[in-house]
Amino acid sequence: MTSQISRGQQKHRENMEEIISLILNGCRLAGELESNLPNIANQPEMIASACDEIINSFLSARERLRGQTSALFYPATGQMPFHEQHQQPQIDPNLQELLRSSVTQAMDMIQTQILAAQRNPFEIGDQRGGRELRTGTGGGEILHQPMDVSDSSRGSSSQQRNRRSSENARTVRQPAPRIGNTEIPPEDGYTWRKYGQKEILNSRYPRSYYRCTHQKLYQCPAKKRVQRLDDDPYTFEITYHGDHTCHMSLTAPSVLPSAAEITQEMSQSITMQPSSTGLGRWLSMDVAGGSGSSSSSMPGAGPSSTARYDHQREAGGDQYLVASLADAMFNSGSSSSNSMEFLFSSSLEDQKWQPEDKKD
DNA sequence: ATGATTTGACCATT
DNA sequence: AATGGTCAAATCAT
Repeated sequence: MTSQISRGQQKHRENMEEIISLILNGCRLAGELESNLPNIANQPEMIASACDEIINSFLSARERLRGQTSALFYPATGQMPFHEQHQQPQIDPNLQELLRSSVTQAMDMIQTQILAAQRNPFEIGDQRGGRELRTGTGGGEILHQPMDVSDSSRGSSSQQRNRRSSENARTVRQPAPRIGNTEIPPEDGYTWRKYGQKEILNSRYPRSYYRCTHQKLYQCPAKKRVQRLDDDPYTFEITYHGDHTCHMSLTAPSVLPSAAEITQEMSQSITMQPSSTGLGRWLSMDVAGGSGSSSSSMPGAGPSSTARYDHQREAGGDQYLVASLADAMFNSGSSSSNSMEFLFSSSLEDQKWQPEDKKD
């Protein structure tokens, strides 16, 4: 069959997709707030922010369902039941929403990772290309089975290099974006190009293979594998291989801090500002005073056409982080295209992941 | 037209 | 032989 969908349908579909995302987002936020309450009990501002997020998510969904797509954030009717009225007149409402989403996501990352770090070290540094074996319902534990790959001197076919080379392999987990396309792994600041997808034994979801977009131009060897967890499809397990060399020529650090590091720093900066609403602060700092950190505006030189991180860390850790996150999240948001399949098929949990019914 | 994604085939490793 | 990782042609998106 020709799977051609008319533009109108696609528009509508995308709109519904966003609405559903908003609703799911709200549900999830509520659940997370519940489970994270003990951790942030001493941070009323944070709790308030979380509440706002939940409310706003549902409000946005409702407004959109009623066709008021223009009222993205606070409805013009003034039905804003919470006290949060720090108006920031210079910020576009649309931008506000985007930023809110980013905050939400950031919070999610922080909280999820803080929680995870309490039980397990979050970042699993497996030096060899470890193979993860998961036991269906092990409670989300990964069993890394380091295997001896030291030989790597075998066929040496001209086509395929030894893929189990002992490059650095870092595995992290990240929550799926709840805004936009939840199929797409969260942005990590680099641009990736997908080069493969594979069904994995004993996994419900396929594994996706990405390489750095600049591999061709700059011989950047960085790769990543992305796998949705069986027992928590909202969490990605991402394994990075190789370091980026694509932006060596820039002022940017050659290697970004890992997601876990970023989150760690962020959580620190938040806990260190008990009263001054951590989340809101970084945003207003970054947006209102956006002159300082130019996150993605740069002359098109070298890999910069798509490379994004030219921040100078020394300028101010917080700004760096904010810019990174905002940038990353803007990106993931904009690249959403078709997540309906996931959203809908999540109810058909028994089946394996199928992007869409396959043409016969 | 160009670049990204999809997907079946190929290959290395176990 | 089974499995996972990569290639590359076809397809899609911009």
